Amino acid sequence: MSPTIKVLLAEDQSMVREALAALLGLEDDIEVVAQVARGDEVLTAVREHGVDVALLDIEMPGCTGIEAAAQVHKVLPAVKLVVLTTFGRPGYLRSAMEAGADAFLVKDAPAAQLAAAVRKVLAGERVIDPTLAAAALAEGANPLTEREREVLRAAADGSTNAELAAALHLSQGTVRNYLSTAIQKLAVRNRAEAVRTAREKGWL
Amino acid sequence: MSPTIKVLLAEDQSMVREALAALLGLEDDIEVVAQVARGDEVLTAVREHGVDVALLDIEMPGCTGIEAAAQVHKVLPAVKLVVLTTFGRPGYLRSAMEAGADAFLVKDAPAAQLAAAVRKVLAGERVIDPTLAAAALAEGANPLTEREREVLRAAADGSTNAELAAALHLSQGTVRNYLSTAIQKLAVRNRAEAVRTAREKGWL
DNA sequence: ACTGCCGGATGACAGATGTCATACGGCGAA
DNA sequence: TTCGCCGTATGACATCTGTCATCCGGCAGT
Repeated sequence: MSPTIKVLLAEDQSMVREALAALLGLEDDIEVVAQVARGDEVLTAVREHGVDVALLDIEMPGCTGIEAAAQVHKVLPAVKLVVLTTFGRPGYLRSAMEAGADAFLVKDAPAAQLAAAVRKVLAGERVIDPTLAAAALAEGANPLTEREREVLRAAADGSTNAELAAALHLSQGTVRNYLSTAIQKLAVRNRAEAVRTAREKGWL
Repeated sequence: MSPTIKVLLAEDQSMVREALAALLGLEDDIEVVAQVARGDEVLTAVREHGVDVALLDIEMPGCTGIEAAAQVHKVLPAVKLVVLTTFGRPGYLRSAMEAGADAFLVKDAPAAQLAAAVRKVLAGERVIDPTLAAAALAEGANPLTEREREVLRAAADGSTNAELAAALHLSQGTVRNYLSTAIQKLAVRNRAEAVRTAREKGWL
């Protein structure tokens, strides 16, 4: 029989992470050789443990699972990458794919798909929910410019224009211009809705 | 040896739910006899399976884990209730306790605490993170009135005053008044921040 | 009976926000 | 090279939001 598949688990909530480890531990051909709770610890852990497949949550402190995926893909392209997330946002799927991910799973999929995905990516397959893929393709690319995203991100907590201007070293008028164009591109009526829909689409 | 502890798991994300089941399945004295993905299925499942301990996530469709806890506590007070949540919001802890919960765990606690909590509540103990308990007591009770909460909740998605007024059958001025008092009670500067901090404290 | 609080409302006002026209320098594509 | 887009900025304008004073009816405590 072939040697076991070495898996790294990156997920910030320990209880979930260890539970997933228990789940994968039930599989004979899979071994969880490393667990990390932060995105910025992924690369070194992958290196140290000779990982075959990295399972990456998106929302993590340090850096996102998508950024971690990009780092790993760049220096160790042979390592297979499975992105695992709570939110099936089309924009997330798109960025995950651009970062070199081999699979994209949402956490409300059946647990059996996790081990299945690990085996499939190792066999060279890609695993993507067809519905989500369709949604990602249907909605097109992120229409926001980098600067617009930054301003929107900064505005998300309810900061005022003056605070945004100070924080981003811009004039207050410029901040309003960016928010205005973002609002128009997203076809919404104010900054709060803009933040909301940008988040929802994974564009933020 | 005593019979195994019968546990119900309520959590909407299947992957997490099944992973937690796998984790608890490793314990000899614990048996997961039921799994549900919605809050409003908890009560009947508890009844049907003669559950000893119910593990309830807060964020669920149907109704929240806290509401489900209240229902179970009312009709089957002998069933022990463990509330499990992603967010350690003091207000959540408070409402969970008021709903009759015996334990309150956050998902970024170590996985070992889950089984430990199950055993402890069955032994009549209560399990609460001391830091969180302190925070819950320190910040006092929710200062918002029911109506203020409603308006704030409705305003969370970026709706304008006119829309809020229409949705809640209020005059536009009244909506503004409620938002204004909420903003003052929360000591913030606009509705977006008010929504944010109310959420954070679990007051929404 | 009186006081206070809640839900609900109005009007006036100041300040924040969103829109629009316009401008300039840089940079990449045609 | 010219066109278009991005980043940045200004000023003017209309509308939205937040505050405040004030009012009413109802209901719970004292």
